[in-house]
Amino acid sequence: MTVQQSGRRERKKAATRQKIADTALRLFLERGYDAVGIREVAAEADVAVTTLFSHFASKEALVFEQDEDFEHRLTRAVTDRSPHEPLIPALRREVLALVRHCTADGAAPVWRMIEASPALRKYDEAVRLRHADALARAIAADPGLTRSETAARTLARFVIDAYSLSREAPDPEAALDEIFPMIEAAWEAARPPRRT
Amino acid sequence: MTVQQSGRRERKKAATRQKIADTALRLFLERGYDAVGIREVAAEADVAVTTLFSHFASKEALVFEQDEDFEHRLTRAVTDRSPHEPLIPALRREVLALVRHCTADGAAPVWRMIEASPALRKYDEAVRLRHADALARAIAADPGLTRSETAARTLARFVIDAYSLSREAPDPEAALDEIFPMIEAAWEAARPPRRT
DNA sequence: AACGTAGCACTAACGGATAGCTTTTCCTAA
DNA sequence: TTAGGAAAAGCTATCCGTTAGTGCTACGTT
Repeated sequence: MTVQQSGRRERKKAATRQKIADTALRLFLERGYDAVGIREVAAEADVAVTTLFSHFASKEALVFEQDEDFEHRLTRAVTDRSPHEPLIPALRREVLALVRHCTADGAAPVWRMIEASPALRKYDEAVRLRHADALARAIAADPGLTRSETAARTLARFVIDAYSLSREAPDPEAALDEIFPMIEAAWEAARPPRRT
Repeated sequence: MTVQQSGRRERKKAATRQKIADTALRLFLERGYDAVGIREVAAEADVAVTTLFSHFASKEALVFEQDEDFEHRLTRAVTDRSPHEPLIPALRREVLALVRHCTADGAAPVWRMIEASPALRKYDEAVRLRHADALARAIAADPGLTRSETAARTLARFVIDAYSLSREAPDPEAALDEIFPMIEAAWEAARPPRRT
């Protein structure tokens, strides 16, 4: 059994991973995602191609490196909210925070790059669908809610749509102000039919 | 200027395309999508690989060949409805028809294959997003509707979600019965704020 | 000090997709 | 009828993302 690693190996591994991610992002922003090949990234980061793929599952994953906690934050907005806080406002707060995070000045060039590449957009969509599934499970598991499982899945999709649509909108926060009342109404309309 | 083609060329081209599509679908269903390579499809259809790719933009497109009018049907449900018919029921009717079409006995093995392959699922997602965009444009262009453009885009996403969610549900039609009242409520909540 | 293994490198290949160029097939106009 | 033009299909060679197989090296453990 592997017990405790006292550090040097882990640090070296993390450093390699970081160097790859940094190099990749730099090259992608400099010359465009599609114009830079994997072999080039690996060479510039001074690692073998196989090493690169042992740290990142795909070329796209190099770009989406940081947004790992995204899913966790959304589900926690459901599960960790205070006992009688209504669901929708809690979700709205979290989506707003995520949108702000994506549209912040630092992240803007990255998102422009993502929207410019079909491959990256596709990847982003797939990620969002995974998030919608996780969110649906969190909502369905909430004991205080009496909606059906279909309603839970639907709400989750709608919330992810809100995130995606507002990120693309010219005024993201205004878009959220418009979409979330629609979601609220939809959730109200899914009143307790029968138990799941 | 090319004038009128009297037919032989067009027919031969269509025949080639059809032969490729048929061969591909047959091989994919027989042995699995991932187990059959492009070179093999081309060989079995007795065409060159480059010819195959001049008819279909990608391997995935071989599978989604027939669902081209999908988008057209959805937008027509909006634009061609009778003058004062409300929007949501018209969309619901069309989505129901599409879901029935996908879950019909003939199409079932194809959809099982699609859900079994990550590449095909991803492609399907991308196709749905395109459809949502087209639907959003059709809704926004309707002169009788006074909602904002954000509301139109949101409705379009929700409708596509309804299609997608109900296709995956154990009882697709029951799922639609549950989701569309939610959509109706959301659309009602997007009351005329200001003109677009 | 010796062993086990995690991390990384190297080569070689696979499968999807494309660029460049030639050949075939069909349409049309002289 | 035939010559010219162009669309369709073919061939070759290659790029690109990704993976398998195989070692070697450096680290952590005993």
